Amino acid sequence: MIIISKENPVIRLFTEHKNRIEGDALHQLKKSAELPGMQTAVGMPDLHPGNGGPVGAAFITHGIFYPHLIGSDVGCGMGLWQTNLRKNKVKRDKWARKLSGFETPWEGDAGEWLTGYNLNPSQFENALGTIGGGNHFAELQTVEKISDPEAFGALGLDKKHLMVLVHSGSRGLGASILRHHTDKHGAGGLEDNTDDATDYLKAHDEAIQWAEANRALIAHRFISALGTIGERVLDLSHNAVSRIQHDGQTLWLHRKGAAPSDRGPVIIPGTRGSLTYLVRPLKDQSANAWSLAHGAGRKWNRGSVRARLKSRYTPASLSQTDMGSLVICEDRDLLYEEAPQAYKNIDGIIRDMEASGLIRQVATFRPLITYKVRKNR
DNA sequence: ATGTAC
Repeated sequence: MIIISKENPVIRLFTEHKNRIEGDALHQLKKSAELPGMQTAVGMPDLHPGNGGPVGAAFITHGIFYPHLIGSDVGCGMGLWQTNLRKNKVKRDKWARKLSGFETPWEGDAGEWLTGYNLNPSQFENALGTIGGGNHFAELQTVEKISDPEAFGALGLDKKHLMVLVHSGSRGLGASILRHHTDKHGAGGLEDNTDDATDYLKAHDEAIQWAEANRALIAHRFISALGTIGERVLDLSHNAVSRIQHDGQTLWLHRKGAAPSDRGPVIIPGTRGSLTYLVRPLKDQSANAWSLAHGAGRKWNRGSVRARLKSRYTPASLSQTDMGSLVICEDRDLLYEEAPQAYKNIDGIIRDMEASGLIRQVATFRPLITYKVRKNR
């Protein structure tokens, strides 16, 4: 852990290798830390530049909170399902052909699905059960290695079964919520107990639920397409603001691309061509604002990846990874933007958090099929 | 990251 600033506000970087962190990302972290009411800003080892603030960061404020630090994909997160498919009966290519249509509206009753999550129908039902773009995906995985059998078993996990990991968010709903805020307040915050704060938090909490319902429906569509059933193991949002009590104060904990580490085990995917880690947070999580890295984090910005890789990689070569997995991504631009080479090495991200005393490993998972998108945008 | 506008 590297201390950037000892007080007013506290700024900590949870890496053992500062050169892992881009200068722009650190600058964004420091800039965001200057906002009024800021007490603590922490950067995770996957810290990288973002839109309204850095991604891979958590911020603690008093008396005011900042929607632009959460970003537009309110509720975005990771969900893990255990399926009834067995590791000894993998039919990778046959299964890949069965996976399609996760970018078009679900054939079922989306309004009824939302009711199961205590949500009323909104104007975004057509997007429910769709993965979206960018770094979102749904991925079939096998268990690679178990390092903490007790924690692994306590989640009901079985190494013989295949898993589905879903990374998606609140689609247009979250975007509309941030737009509504920034149209009036820009990058300004919302003070405690104001009407605008109450309205934002109500919409925010609904988007958190909507995103969870969305991941569940994506998993349902994915698992059904493979002709089997599955059970949710865990689901955590890495874009959210929460009210917390700490040292007798009521504070706001903002997470942007930062997984919560106060709700049990956490799933941290690497790239589509690397392992996913299941980890167990260790006891005291206050220094890191009860937050962990949410993935590998970008190394190269989206716009620069194609130029860097086009001479060495064809779209067909990027559709198979070094791990032997398939990537279903029929949007060529996205296939390059999301290439594993554009991301940091997840093993180093995990090692950083172990070295900082934040986590222990529980298990790793190996990708088999990653579904991103079938159609061109 | 998004739906929409360019």
